[in-house]
Amino acid sequence: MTDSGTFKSDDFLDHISLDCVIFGFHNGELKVLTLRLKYTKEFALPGGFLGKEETLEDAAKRVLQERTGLKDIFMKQFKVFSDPDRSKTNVAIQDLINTGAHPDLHFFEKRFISVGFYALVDFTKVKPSPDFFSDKCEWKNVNEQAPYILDHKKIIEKALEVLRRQLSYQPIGYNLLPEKFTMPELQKLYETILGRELDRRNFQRKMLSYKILNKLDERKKGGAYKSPFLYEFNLENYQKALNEGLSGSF
Amino acid sequence: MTDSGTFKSDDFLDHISLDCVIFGFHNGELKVLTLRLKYTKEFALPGGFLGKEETLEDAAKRVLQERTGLKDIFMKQFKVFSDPDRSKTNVAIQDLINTGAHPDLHFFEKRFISVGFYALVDFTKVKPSPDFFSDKCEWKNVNEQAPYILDHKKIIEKALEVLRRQLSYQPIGYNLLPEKFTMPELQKLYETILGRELDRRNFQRKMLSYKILNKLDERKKGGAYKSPFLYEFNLENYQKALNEGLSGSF
DNA sequence: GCAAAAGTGTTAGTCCTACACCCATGG
DNA sequence: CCATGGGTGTAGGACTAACACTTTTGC
Repeated sequence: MTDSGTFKSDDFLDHISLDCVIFGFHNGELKVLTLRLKYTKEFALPGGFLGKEETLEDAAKRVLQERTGLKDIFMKQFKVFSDPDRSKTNVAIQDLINTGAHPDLHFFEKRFISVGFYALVDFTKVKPSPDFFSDKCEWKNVNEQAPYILDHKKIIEKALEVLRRQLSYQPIGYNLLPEKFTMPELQKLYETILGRELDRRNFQRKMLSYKILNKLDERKKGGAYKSPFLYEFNLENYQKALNEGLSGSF
Repeated sequence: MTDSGTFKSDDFLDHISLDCVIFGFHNGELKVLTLRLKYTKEFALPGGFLGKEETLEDAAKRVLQERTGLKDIFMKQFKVFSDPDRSKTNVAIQDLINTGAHPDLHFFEKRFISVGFYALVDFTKVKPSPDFFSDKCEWKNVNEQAPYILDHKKIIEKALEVLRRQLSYQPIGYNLLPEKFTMPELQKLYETILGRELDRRNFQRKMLSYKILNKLDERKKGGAYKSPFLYEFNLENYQKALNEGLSGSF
């Protein structure tokens, strides 16, 4: 599947696809990038097929770049979805196929296993662009009950579950926040992912203890009340923390 | 691939395989079940292909049962290995294929992605049996530097890494130990997986605090010196701990 | 000056670590 | 009766959770 609108199945491996749960953070909400299919107006995760000469990671990178315009995105494989009936659950697409009007859709009938990736991106930098099958590419709140195709809703839920677990022993935020951010913003991100509130003071202490933040001599202007300091990630230590893991837990 | 010695590729999906890292515990050593290939005498992980109408989990269950004779094994997907060159790294097999003497081997030339599973089994209950391509099925110490095909050595290392991490927030042991076991045995298991020694007294306290053990009114006989108590897992709480996770960390 | 948000501090409790001591068994 | 290994207890330190106080800013 390419952006040019053709689908040359010779370039890809049959039966193997991947789906990306692309998380972004905006207005205190955790968002997921979705596509709306032209034909059924249902929603789907950005995905694609594995090229004959690429790794899954390369394929995911490709999909990610095509939908968001970004390179060098943090992403991670988290589960393979291989239920043989996963492609058969969708009545709307099946009906469409049966009309015979859309030959492009025929490969949806095949059985696919799909490798789930999740990715973390800076919401403000993403330029969402739809693929060949969709007419819209848009952010949705992660909890929104939209009509998703196949098992995509389940894939999102699983990704969120893994992301939450990840939070306990890996730093998160570098890819989800702008370069400069305030401590309350970072906290809000954590609270949103975890789905519960955290103590402001303990959060700050713990975060600082990780040594992955640089405090800037700058405060966030324009906001009301006392202006918070700005921080940036200390990339060297951040990277080290990614590899070695963090001690604390949320 | 079946035990009867035929390989009907129509029954399986192309390009998708799975490999199982089957861990067992014996004589204070962490072992991995391996196969020795008939042709090259190299070692391989038990694996197979995904059937057209089964989930990866079912396929792994099938492989596991065929090699060990056991059902209901604890297992988990941990990573997909998708390097396009992963099937090309093996010179020995390539040489054999080039001779043309073993047509069975031809599908090794294809590109496969392989889903890695790890499984935990009771060493004493396993009856290792080789598959069609191998002449021997045997346990090897997880650290033994044997000539493994393809990236199988890397798959084992990755599985061990994941297992270690798992140890911090999931109970382990039910599938690796006999029904009744002593605290020192359980500790030895943990030490072996983690690759370092633990304090005997703290270990006992922590384990008991998880409430996943039933202390039996019975002591291990025959051993020297003071005879230790026997324990069994409290399956109800064990299951709960599997789902909800443990607090402590090693 | 008051309300709201942010920065800094304190304290109690819990958990982890590192030991010390006693008990049972085989030789 | 001593060496070895197993069972139980305890003190110190680190980390966490809960909460108080002060500072800054907009109205």
